[in-house]
Amino acid sequence: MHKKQVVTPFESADHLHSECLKSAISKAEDSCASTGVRLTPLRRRVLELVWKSHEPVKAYDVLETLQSEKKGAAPPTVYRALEFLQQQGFVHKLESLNAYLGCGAPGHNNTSQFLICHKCGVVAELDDNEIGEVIRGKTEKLGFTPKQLTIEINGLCNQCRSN
Amino acid sequence: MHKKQVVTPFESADHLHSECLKSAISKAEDSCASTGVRLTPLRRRVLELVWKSHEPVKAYDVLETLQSEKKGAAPPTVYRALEFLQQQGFVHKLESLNAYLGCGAPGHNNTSQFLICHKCGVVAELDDNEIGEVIRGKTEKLGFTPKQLTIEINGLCNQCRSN
DNA sequence: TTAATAATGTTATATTATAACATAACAAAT
DNA sequence: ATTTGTTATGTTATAATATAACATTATTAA
Repeated sequence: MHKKQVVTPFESADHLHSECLKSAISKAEDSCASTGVRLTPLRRRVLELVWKSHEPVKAYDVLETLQSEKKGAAPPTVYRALEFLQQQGFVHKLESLNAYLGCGAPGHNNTSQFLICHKCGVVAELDDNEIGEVIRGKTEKLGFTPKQLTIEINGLCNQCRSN
Repeated sequence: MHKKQVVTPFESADHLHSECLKSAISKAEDSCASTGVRLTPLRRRVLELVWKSHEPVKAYDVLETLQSEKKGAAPPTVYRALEFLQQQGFVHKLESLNAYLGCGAPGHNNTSQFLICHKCGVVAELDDNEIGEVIRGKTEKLGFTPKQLTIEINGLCNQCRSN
């Protein structure tokens, strides 16, 4: 039996990020086309900036880039686009970091979990159904109707633990 | 079989909050005495203010009260006290609300879950071991070592759903 | 083409949080 | 009881995050 995959699958040597980015944009385009909402140039650009890496991105970093590209961008410019992208499920907000992350599996991620390494800052997205189901089941038994789960797990990734 | 308890057990008619508050302070005192850290008057006062109700409390609301009681309080006054209280496990921070809540079970809550009703604002703290264990197990299998879980479930409480 | 709607621009400000350094209170050891 | 190191608090300033409110422009659909 070989060792389990590291928590940061995207950092593998053969990860071609340009493809990864393209795929994310393409999925967003398809999704918008099919639901009839508009992925405007601005929204698309913000999505690209969030997907610039697999690291969480700050709203004001996105803003800074936008401003450098074309004058007139202001906080609402970014926050509105991010809100839209969240609603569409294209990006997640990490509440414990006040930062945003491209969604790795748009379409089927009602309940994502995020593993955040507090040493190197890497974040992995999990989409474990069991975790979601346990929470759903337990809370519904209490008469609560869950809508939006925020599950963020701070700790040490495999790499950092070994070093 | 009778109906399961509502998500807001503390709002029952016979809830005498003064006792509740006293108990929280008392537990904090005991804990500090046994671990040798100092529950100073300021820290105790901030703890009281967080425990003023079972609702999440904002840092700047605490600050406002402190300022009304005695001049000289500033943001660091509050944030330092809150940080201390969190470290001791006396209060929780709700990341998705940027607000603080008294911990209902100091001592045995490595993994609390919070049910947040987005209609009435009520928050219930759960300490479900299974939820914590599932998350712990799954993430450890991935080579991740969890330290701090943030589990916040936004939705509708029993009351609000029925109304 | 017009009217309605949606998106963006723009200015201002609200909210949340920390940095940095000074002073005071306390604890432990002489 | 005094010094010394440590912890806590005071103080000023500012950083970082986010929204309100209203004006303008672009898009859609009648």
